[in-house]
Amino acid sequence: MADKRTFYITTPIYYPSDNLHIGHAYCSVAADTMARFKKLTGYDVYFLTGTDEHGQKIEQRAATAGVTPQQFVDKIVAGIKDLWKLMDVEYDDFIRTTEKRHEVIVQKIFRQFYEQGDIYKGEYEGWYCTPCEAHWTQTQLKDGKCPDCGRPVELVREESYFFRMSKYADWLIQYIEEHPDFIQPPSRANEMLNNFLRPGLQDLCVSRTSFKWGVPVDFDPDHVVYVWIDALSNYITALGYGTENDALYQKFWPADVQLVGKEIVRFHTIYWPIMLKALGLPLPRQVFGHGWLVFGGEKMSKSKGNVVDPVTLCGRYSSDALRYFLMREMPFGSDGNFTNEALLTRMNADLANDLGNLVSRTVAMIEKYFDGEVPPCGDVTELDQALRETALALPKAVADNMDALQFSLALADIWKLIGDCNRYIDATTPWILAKNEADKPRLGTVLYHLAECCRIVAVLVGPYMPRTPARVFAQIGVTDAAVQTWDSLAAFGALAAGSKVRKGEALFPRIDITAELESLAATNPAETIEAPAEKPDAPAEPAKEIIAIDDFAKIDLRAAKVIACEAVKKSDKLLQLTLKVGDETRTVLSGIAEYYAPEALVGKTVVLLYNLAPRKMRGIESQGMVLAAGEGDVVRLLTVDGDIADGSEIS
RNA sequence: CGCGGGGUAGAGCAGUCCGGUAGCUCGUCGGGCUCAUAACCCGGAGGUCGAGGGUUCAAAUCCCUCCCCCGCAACCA
Repeated sequence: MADKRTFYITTPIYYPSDNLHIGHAYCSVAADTMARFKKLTGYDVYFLTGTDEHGQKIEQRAATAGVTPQQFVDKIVAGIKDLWKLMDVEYDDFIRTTEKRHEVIVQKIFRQFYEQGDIYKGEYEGWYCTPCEAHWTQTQLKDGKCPDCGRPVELVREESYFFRMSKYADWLIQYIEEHPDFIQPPSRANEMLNNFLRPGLQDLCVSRTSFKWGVPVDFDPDHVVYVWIDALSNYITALGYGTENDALYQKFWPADVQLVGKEIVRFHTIYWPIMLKALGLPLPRQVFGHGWLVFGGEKMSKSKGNVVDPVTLCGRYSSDALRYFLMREMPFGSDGNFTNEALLTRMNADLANDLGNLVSRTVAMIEKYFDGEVPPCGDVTELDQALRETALALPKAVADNMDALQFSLALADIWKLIGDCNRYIDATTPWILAKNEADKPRLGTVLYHLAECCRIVAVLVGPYMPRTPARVFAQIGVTDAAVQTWDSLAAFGALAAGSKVRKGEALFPRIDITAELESLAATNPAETIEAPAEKPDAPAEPAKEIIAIDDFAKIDLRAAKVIACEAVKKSDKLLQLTLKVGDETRTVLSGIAEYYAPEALVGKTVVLLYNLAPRKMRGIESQGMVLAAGEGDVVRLLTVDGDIADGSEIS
């Protein structure tokens, strides 16, 4: 099998500063699905994922949590691996940038760049907003002030190494123009050319001295390698590039497709190709920038409190159902809206009603009319022939769409056959054939076609829903591994007559959507408007459970009087409230600007979560959180009925 | 005039490159069927294709102008 075609696919390496949400899962599920599909169709596949564990943010997070950075990431990474296990994401390797195998090669690469003149020592000069803890370039400043908070910024200098990106810009422009498939979807290529490459590529700062949590520059120990050279090189260090044992690298590089989120397309289509060029290595065949899952039209983010937790969803439904939804609902290149309702609707319509019920009725009829044995196939009518043709054309259609990373269309193709089967049942009316002994051979032929189509669908659906094929095979009596393969789809009729069917439990039980939505809403705390204090090492958000009075006692609620209120600059949603709480004054930010005019709040007595950890937003520290009730477009602050002294405890 | 994406039935989307009966899924209404997971099958209603102008025998599609939403703008799937 030495000449088996290879296929190398990667996800980004995720940043373990927090638990992952459904958006990360989306990308990994796509990569896993693709990897499984290529394996099914005979490729020698290598699927890499991992984590990018260095940097200032993790250093800070760890310090806040009172652990070492390594301890911090170890914990998050364990959670990530659990998540992939839960979602049947089966990678061949999981690389962590803190691993020795990675770090030594990063140092080697860095040194090589330096020695060949691609990296030079210079001085990073930029603007820094202390309250926001953010670096800004000259062009980003608004009227010379911080674009986020509008406050003055200070000029900072730091000795840094720079990568001479400018040297390779012309080459890259030409490469992108000559390889239209390199950046997908094509609109992303235009974006890169217009925004970054044609205006002139700036040299990239590739080292830092302001933090320590990174790969040390071995010839200049004050510096650590700054993100890009460290992170991007994972795709080759994981294969053993630059080591004695680089068999995997030789076998699999260049990658066939590298999946990335649209926000990091730039790094993967500009810096990464240039790094590879400087190393004298071939470029990946394709970088695909997929869209984002947005929730109710808004970008998902921890601070908006609208993250969707895949662990919760997998717990309530099957990972297969969730995977199906992710791959089916939206075209891979564009943003998609994630809503619980859409998820449940898909599960009922496509999985329960169409697929599940098809298998169910097929098996039920074989049990009822043929004692549970798949009947032999007799003469083939036009109706049968049409169904066969659909089934036989399917593998190629699916493969074509998969090669274009059109998961959604590939699934639509498969569901076309499922729909045809359900119509076929109506057209052939097996329950009428069953009434007449003379029609028994015809009835057998019909049911054989249905069972065979169930088999075909089961094979095709495997990459998207890894657990489903075995369940279908068990019901329609397929035990022979040879009829569970891609090749077995080349001809119609691989299913052996006489197979013993067995009706099991419903493949995908129907869900009462109304009831389920209510239950989910209770689980997923209604978008608390305020950003909750982040607890990096907290486990995935659990369902709300019954608590004891002691638990409630941990919450310190106070009546507070609004003595001033103004809109926060550069923010559409935040109001800055100044609250009087007894003899104390507090500043609290609240995301209610869309619902309240600032002046309308002054004088009101509101309910303050008093012992919430402070949290900085837009450069301003919010010392607590005001409570509000809200759903959709209506949000109302909680106030106190009648007069009460501010500072009063609420219990 | 920074860059990109988008605005098509109640909802979510396809169609736009290459002009020719406006399509899919969900919902809704009516009918059919009884093998099946209240499922499945058939049919109907529902659209001034964001607005205005232009080209054309013909425009969702091509050209011009404008409005609105979202993202990016050198941290972030």
